[in-house]
Amino acid sequence: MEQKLFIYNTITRKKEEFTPLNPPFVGIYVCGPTVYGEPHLGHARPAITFDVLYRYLVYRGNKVRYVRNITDVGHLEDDTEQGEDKIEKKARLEQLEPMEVVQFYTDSYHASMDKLNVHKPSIEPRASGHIIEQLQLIDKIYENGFAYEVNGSVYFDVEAYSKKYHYGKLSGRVLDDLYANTRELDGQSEKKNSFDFALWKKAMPEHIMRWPSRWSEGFPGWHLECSVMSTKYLGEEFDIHGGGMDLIFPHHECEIAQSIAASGKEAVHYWIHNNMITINGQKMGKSLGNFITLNELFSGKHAVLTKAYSPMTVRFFILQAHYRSTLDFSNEALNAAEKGFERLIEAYNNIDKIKPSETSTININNLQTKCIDALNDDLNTPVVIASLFEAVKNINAALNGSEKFDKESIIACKKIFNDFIFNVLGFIPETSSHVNKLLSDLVELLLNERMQAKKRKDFEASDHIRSKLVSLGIEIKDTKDGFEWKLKN
RNA sequence: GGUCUCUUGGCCGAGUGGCUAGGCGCCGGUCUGCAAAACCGAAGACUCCGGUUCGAAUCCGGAAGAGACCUCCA
Repeated sequence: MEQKLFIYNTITRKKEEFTPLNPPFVGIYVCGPTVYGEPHLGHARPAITFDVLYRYLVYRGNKVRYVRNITDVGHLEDDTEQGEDKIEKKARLEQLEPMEVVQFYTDSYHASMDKLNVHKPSIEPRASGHIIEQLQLIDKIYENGFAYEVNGSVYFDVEAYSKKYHYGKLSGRVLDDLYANTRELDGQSEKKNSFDFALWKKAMPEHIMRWPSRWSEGFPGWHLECSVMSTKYLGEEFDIHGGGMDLIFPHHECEIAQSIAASGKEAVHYWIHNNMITINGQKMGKSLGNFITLNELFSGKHAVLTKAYSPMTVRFFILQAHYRSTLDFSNEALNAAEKGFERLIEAYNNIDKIKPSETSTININNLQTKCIDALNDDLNTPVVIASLFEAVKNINAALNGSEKFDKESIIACKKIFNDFIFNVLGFIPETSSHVNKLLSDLVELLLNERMQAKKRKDFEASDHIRSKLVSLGIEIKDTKDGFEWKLKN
């Protein structure tokens, strides 16, 4: 595995060769969910994208520490005094303790991630568990002169920072434009400039989530937790920081500013951002209310869904697009993914049925090279999948006898499929719904009756059995010497 | 309004200055008592207008359309 891995670094806007700071170790930090709502299709994208990156790095022999946080502190809706903590709002709505809400949605997120076969991160830190560290970081930034205190709240002084450093380097934002463009906010802001951001907010009396500090009883600002938790577990400098593109500004921009303001060092070497999932060409998002939760997707219970889609279908759907492109949701696209995934797995299962020949008409090593090249080119999973489908053709051709595999090729093919489909892309074969013995015996009984009917050319009876079974959701395949069947999911 | 991105066949989606992406669908075929399933095969594309080039869907400029960020958001 000598080939170089190139990934697109948002901060340089170029594909760059990936070189870990301390090979073979690699540190990755990915922004996880804010757990105040059901995980939706949008959450699946970064989870799966970075899961594949993690898996591929491991495949390449790296030792990866993967940190993905849970944001459970809740942040201000906006910077005005009327701003309301999201988690608190939800808690009041549902008459629950904030941490009860957090727990519920964290569990839900974990359950969905497990279904999608997303690896658990090595560390999953919570913002609420790192208040002390966040306060320490505020102190450092304050001591270094890049923060100011007003009425018990502490704000990051972007103007002071930008005199010494470049604020906006990640998002391409220009401070002068920010002066001109920031929205007018209601009320008297405590901030010197509208683009300053909160490091610590004094809690209003009704604010439930609060912690004591030298500044006030309050809670940390939104960008702080990631700066703190990433450096705590990965070091002051680490390899990769990932997340959705919508986090580039202000979230990640502010993280950079905080790290540099505190330590003078740029913490992150490679910034990687996945694009959004759209629905009817529009971003799927909480605020637009056009999102589909993962549970709805898995169960088919949502107005826009014509049916349920399995977790692996969703995973396949996501990986069939490049992570930096927008991906448009539609039933048609999901159905295509479902069919395609089935075909891929079917071919994998059929590799064992190939009868080895003396010689091989297939060069299977090309396949591995293609897959690796594609992944090395900024994690191009759609090309990996396309390459695997070329192999699917070869496998089917071998079963028909129009191509030949020798013994080594069969073994190699199986290994490549294993490596890429399961280990790197992270699919798991989905065993069709659990079938118990009784059901199985009953179906076979009926199908045997049908076979008898066919033998005596009583097609009326055989077709009757078939149509009844099909209408019950049983898929029947007639074969040369009998039948096969399975439950339609 | 500012910054940025995108526009590929019926749908979803890769990609490269000249060489088939791939999946699904549709059509045709094999199989079948008929179907279904499976497999095979074919058709079909690069928003528009200029420019650079021997040659551009791919590079440059312009137009139109769409989207993202600028506010919590994966």
